[in-house]
Amino acid sequence: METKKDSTEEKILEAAKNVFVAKGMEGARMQEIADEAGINKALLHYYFRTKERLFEAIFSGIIKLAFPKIMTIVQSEASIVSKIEQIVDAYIDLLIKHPFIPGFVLKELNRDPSGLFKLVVKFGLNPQSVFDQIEQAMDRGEIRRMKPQHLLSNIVSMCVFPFAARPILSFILFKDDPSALEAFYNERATVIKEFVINAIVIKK
Amino acid sequence: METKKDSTEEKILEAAKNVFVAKGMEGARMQEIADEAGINKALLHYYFRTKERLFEAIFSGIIKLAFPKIMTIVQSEASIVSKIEQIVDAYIDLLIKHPFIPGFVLKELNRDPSGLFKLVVKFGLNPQSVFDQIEQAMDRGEIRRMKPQHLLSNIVSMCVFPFAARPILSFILFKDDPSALEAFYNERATVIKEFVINAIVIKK
DNA sequence: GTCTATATCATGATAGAC
DNA sequence: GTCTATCATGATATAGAC
Repeated sequence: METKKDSTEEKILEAAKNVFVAKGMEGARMQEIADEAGINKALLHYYFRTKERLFEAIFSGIIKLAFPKIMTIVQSEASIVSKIEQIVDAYIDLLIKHPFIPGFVLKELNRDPSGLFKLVVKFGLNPQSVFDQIEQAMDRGEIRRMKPQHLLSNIVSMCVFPFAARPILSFILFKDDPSALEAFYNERATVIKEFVINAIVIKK
Repeated sequence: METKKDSTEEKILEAAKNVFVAKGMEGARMQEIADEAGINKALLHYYFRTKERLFEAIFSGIIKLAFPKIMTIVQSEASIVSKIEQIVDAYIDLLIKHPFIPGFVLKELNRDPSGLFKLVVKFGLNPQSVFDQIEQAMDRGEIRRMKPQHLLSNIVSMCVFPFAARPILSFILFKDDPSALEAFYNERATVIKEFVINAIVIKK
């Protein structure tokens, strides 16, 4: 995205990303994207035939940021606790760099989930192997017994939700103090890791 | 909402709630609301001058479902652990009855948070007293020390996020098996309470 | 209070000149 | 490839009859 190649297509994609992320698929206006890209509406339709196709190009680009990183960690040889720590670190790091992602993805997902489903299938993501790893760690007595789906939901929830609900946190928890909010996000990885480990690791 | 009073205004509110929740503020069409209420578009403008006003009536009605219940628990005399358990139970109970709320609220919040802010101010919700309660329990050695904002974020995240991300859970964790997903939601309160208590309670 | 008809406007999309 | 001009559609909003 940061390439110096300022071709018309690159300018459109950059402008479209900004507008779609800020306004969502339905709120975004082709006119606004054109203005932001410094061109006119007709050119948008020349490069991307419809608004829907332009949106899909942006949306899948954003979703693809998250998946591969997680997959690599899951498929490594580390212990389950170490994997959880790495995933939390990777997630929070990504979210601090792109804090708009959760709100955007949730919004468009509730509007039309089919785009995500196609991507999940395409990546060949297999949750069963993750469930198995968790079950085996439970069998070995390393962590407390619970349905893997609940454990995964808990971890992902704590990582993602505070970014999706940023306006609430900002106003209710931090009285619109931006530096306090930023500090909070920078502490999240450490806090979540400690919280999860206390919750699931069985003390000997 | 369930009153037998089927005046035009009631019919509009009911129809608008369905359409707004399904499509959001921007996706909702006045024509669709009119059809659903069995009237014509012009009457919508007669009862609620603009789409914005109609939306606000629906949105604040939904937000108001959540706040008072939580406030009552917070202001009670129970121990901090007991309050957490009660809040989780109350939250999950509400969300199982109205699973659409999180997605809807997050979507509209990222679009325009001013409506929520007005309501928070109106309810006189004071987070500082909650922070103080948590700090005092830490001083007494009842629970592990951490910033109250993180503890609250963790609890609310685990309650709310799985409902906001329902399409992801359904597809990735439960392969579109609706009964498994329903069972999962029914287990959430128990799982979250156990998880949080293991994470924060200091064993003697 | 309720409705029909219509004015007004914004948007996504296209045709055709250069 | 890029532009200007324009279309077709659908949405909000209002005027005014009953």
